[in-house]
Amino acid sequence: MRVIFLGTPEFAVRVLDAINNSEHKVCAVITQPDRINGRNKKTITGAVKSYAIEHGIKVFQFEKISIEGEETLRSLNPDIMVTCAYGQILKQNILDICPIINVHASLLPKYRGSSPVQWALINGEKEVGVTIMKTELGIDTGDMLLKESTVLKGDENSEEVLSVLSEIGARLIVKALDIIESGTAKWEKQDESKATHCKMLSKADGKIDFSESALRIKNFIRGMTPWPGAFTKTEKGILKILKADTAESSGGDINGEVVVSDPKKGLIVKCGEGYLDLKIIQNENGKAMDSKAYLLGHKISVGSVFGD
RNA sequence: CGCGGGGUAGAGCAGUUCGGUAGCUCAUCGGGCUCAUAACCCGAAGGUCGUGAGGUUCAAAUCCCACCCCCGCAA
Repeated sequence: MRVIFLGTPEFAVRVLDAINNSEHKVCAVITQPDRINGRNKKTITGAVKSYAIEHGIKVFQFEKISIEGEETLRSLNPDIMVTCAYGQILKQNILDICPIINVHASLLPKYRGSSPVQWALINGEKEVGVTIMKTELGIDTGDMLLKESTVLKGDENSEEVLSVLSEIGARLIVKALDIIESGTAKWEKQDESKATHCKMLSKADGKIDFSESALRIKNFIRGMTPWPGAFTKTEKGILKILKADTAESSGGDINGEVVVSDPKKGLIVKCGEGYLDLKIIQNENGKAMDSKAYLLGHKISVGSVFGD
């Protein structure tokens, strides 16, 4: 089938690659417009765009696809379109062009919306997965065709999980295209009563609440890493936490109080329930590093309190 | 021209205000001590201080200029 692929970030690349290496033909890629990094004015090219250029696939970028894209898409004469973390919502005029399916990184109907993996980790889910379903006006509400899950070890962050899920997505999308082409697709309605929708995350959501249990905070950090990032505040400013684990310890009266701070033992903080060993941290101007290395050159006194 | 921090030994940092032989902690190597240790003691090695046959100077990690790279905020 002639496929138009709509996607933008790294997660979508493996999926695109799988289609490109299958019997199906990717006749064009649609991706978000290039963004300019405010810090150094350099243009950031999305991962999907880079792939497409490298493999000689036509690329189109629209500010608003539903307004600017319809004619172009029709002229490409696609049999089907595949959306995968594209970043824009399709309006009816686009949906009318041809059948469209979506690759979504959750086990629908749970975790509809824009950051399903982050939320699944934050909530401590033991199992995550990928669903292939129809793209329609509602966000991630379409009838489902294929679904596959995977079990987590319990310490992966969202980047690592996304990587695993993109491989599953890559497998499923080719299978889905084959099924649809053969005309044997069986679509399953989503159970609305079990549906959950996750809200879009922003940097401000990354603030750690040390009154929560150590396990919850650990999961929170897993979900928020690497984006939008989890952080707390110290006397010296913001401290990002990229990895942490629950730990055995004692002492401390206040949630967020540092009970261990030593280049050999690490950095341990009291939580609402239990203790959290901060493994990888990063201060405002520095690189992410092991907390033990951090403590070789920075002082954090036992008894100081994180949080603000 | 959105705001700001940084590049010094393998790692993490100090030293730059006010130029004058480069320092701390850890790691490494050698030796010692201990029933034992995330333990301790003694010693050693390791750096063209991001780049520029740049500028100023008797003298530059430090002051001036240009460029490269990394990072936080804001978008």
